[in-house]
Amino acid sequence: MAEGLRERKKRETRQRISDIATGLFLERGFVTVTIAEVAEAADVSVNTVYNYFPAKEDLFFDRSAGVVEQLSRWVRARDEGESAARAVLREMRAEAEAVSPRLGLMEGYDRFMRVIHEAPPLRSRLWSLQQEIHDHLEATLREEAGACAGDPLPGLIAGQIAWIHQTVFVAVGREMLKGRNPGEVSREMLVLLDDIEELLSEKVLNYAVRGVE
Amino acid sequence: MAEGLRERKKRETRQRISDIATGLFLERGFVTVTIAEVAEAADVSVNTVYNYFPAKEDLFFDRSAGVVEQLSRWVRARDEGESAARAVLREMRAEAEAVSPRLGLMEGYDRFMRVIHEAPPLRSRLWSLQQEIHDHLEATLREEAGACAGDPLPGLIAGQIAWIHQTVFVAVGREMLKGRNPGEVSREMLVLLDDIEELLSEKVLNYAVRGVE
DNA sequence: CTGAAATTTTGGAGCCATTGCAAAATTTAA
DNA sequence: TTAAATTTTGCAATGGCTCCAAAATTTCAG
Repeated sequence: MAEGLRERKKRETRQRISDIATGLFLERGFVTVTIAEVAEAADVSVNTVYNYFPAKEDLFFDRSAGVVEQLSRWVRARDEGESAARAVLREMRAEAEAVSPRLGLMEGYDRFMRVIHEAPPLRSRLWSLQQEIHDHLEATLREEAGACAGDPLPGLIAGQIAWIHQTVFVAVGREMLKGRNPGEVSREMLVLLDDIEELLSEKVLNYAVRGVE
Repeated sequence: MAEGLRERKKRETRQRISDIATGLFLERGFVTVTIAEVAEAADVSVNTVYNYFPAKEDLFFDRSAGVVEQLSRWVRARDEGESAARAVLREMRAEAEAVSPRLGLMEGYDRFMRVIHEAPPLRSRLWSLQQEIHDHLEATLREEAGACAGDPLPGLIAGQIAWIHQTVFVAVGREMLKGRNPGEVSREMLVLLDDIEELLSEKVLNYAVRGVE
C-alpha cells in the first residue's frame, strides 16, 4: 500500500496548482487571471496545468467533489417509512441548522460567490453540475422505486427534488453575496425550506417511500 | 415611416449572415464551423459578423426572439378565475395539440437538436435562456400577485412554472432527437402535461388567480 | 449636384484558451 | 547502472473575441 514518490509528487503538484489558482481567482476574478499566470505562480508550465485540469473552470471547482452524488446518497439513506423528497428536506434542514460550509454557510463565501457571479463560464459550469445532479438522481430514483424504463415519473420527481436543492443553494448564494452573516442566513433557509415543503404535492412528498425492512 | 436604404441593407446583411451560419451549423455542426467560414460564405468580413452578433452562439439562436417573455405573456393573459400555472398549462397543451414548431414539433427539428446536443456552448446558452425566463416570470408574478419585495413566494412559483416549461421542452427535444415524428410526440406531450399537473400542489395551481374584472 | 457628416465595413494586430506533438527531464524497476 | 515508463516542457497552431484606425458607403444640408 506504499505510495511512490511519483504519485505523491503528482498529488502535491495538482494541489499546489489548484490552491494557487483559487487564490488568484478570489483576489482578482476569474476572467482577468490567465492560465499562464497560474502556471507561472505555481512554477510549472502551462501544459502541466492542462495535464491536471481539462479546462480553466476546473481549477475553480476542484473542491466540489462528491456534490453530484449527494442527493442520491441522501435518498438511498432515507429512513424506513420516509420518502425520497422528505429525506432530502430533512438532510437539507440538518445542513442549514449546522450552518454547514457545504451549503455555503461560512465566512468568506461572499467572495467565492462574487467570483462566480462575475464569470459566465463559472455560472455555466454550475448549471451543468445541476444537470448532472438531476440525471444522477433520476437514475437513483428509477432504481429505488423499481420503475421501468418508460416511466416518466422518476424523471419528474427528480426534477422536483433537484429544484428544492437548487433553490436553497441559489438563495444561500444570493444572501451571502449581500454580505449577510452565515447564522442569519441559516435561519432564513430553514424558513425557506418550510415554504418549499408547503408548495410540494403529496405525490412528490410520498414518492419512493422506503418500506419496513 | 419610410425605411432608408441603410437600414434595409443592415437588416438584409444581418439576416444573410444568420441564415448562412445556421445552414452551415446544421450541415456540419457548431464547433467545426468557424466564424471565418461563416463570414466568407456570407461575403463579409469577420468583423462584420461580430458587428451583428456578440458571440458565435447568437448566430444559432437568432430565431428564438421573444421566448424569454413567452411565459410572462401567457400569465398576464390568463382568463378570469384562472391561475398563473393553469394558464401556462393550458397554453402549453394548445401548443402541443397544434403540433407547434415553436415547441419543436416540426420536421427536421432532430437535426437542430443534434447540433445543440453536440455543442456544450449551445447547451450552456439554453440554460442561461432558462434563467432569463425564470427571472422574467418571477418579476411578472410579483407584479400580478401584488407581492412585496421580500416575499419568497413569487420566486418559488416562478421556479415551479419554469420547471413545467423546461420539462416539456427537454422531453420534446429528447424524443425528436430519437427521430420520432411530430404527431406522435405531440400526443405524448399531452400525456406528460397531465402527469405534470398531477404532481403540482393546489398551492402552485391556485397562485395568482385573476379575479373578476 | 456636391461635399461634409454619420455610419458601416474592413484589415490588421493582438490576447487568451485550448490542443497536438515531440523532445527533455524525472522516476521506477530490472 | 541502465532501460522502460511517466511526467514535464517548449513550440507551433487554431479559433473566438477585442480594439483601433483607415476605407467605403449612405445621408443630408446647401
